[in-house]
Amino acid sequence: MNLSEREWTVLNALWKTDGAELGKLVNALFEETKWNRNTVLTYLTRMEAKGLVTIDKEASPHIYRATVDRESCRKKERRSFLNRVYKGSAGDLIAAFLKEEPISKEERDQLRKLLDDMEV
Amino acid sequence: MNLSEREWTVLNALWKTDGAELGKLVNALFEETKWNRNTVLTYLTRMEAKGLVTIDKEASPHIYRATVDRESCRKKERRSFLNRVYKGSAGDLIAAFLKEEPISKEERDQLRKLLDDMEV
DNA sequence: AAATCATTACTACAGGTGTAGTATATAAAC
DNA sequence: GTTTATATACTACACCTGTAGTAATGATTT
Repeated sequence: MNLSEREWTVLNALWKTDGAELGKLVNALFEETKWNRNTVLTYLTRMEAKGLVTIDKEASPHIYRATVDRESCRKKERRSFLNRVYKGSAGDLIAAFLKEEPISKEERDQLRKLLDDMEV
Repeated sequence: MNLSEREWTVLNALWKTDGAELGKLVNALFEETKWNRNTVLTYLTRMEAKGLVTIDKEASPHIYRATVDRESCRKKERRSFLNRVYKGSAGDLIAAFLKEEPISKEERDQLRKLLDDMEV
């Protein structure tokens, strides 16, 4: 039930649109992935079977839409990552990202604010 | 090349030891996973084929060891997670974990310190 | 030594995933 | 209206993963 890497890629493309036809998706994805159009189609139909995508078959060409929203997918993935890789230790996880990823001044301030709001 | 969920579980067990024999591993894992001993053995031999584990076959019973270290596995996983799920936006990623996971006072102070050290 | 238990090697098998090819229907462009 | 490009459906196939079962070998217990 975890999304695969490719499913994430497809969903990321779908979330940018509010429903798109195959050609659009194939183009949008080609840059990043070089996927064959049939590959995209296979992903879409398999993802429909899993309930991740709806296909509006009234329309022609069909319109493909994500049925899952990004934040809830992210949430699942966060949980799974946190437990698998950090055995639940969010502090370590966050520290690792902080040390390694460049964070802008604004973001730092934001994060500090989040931390401060947790006091009390 | 990404570690599967089960591979993480096996590695987590191996990292606690400095080489262990099958029985030990099976016991250590049983609590959490209920895996059959042959299942564990299959994982170990497959992981050897992938270069994740070495099997000392001189010893009897054989001794199984992780050949990859935890921090570098974590690092790969961080990268993959960051790009797949947050498209590289570490600020958003960190904010999400901060909002959602309980962080102790000490950890908060630590994180604040990390942020402060990034100024300048 | 016979019975028992652990270890190892080897085999099995279904379901998922990545990646298209083929065939066919349709729509667009000349 | 015939070539041409799209779209859709269906098929294929190898490799990976989860999960053992079986068979052979070795160690241990009685």
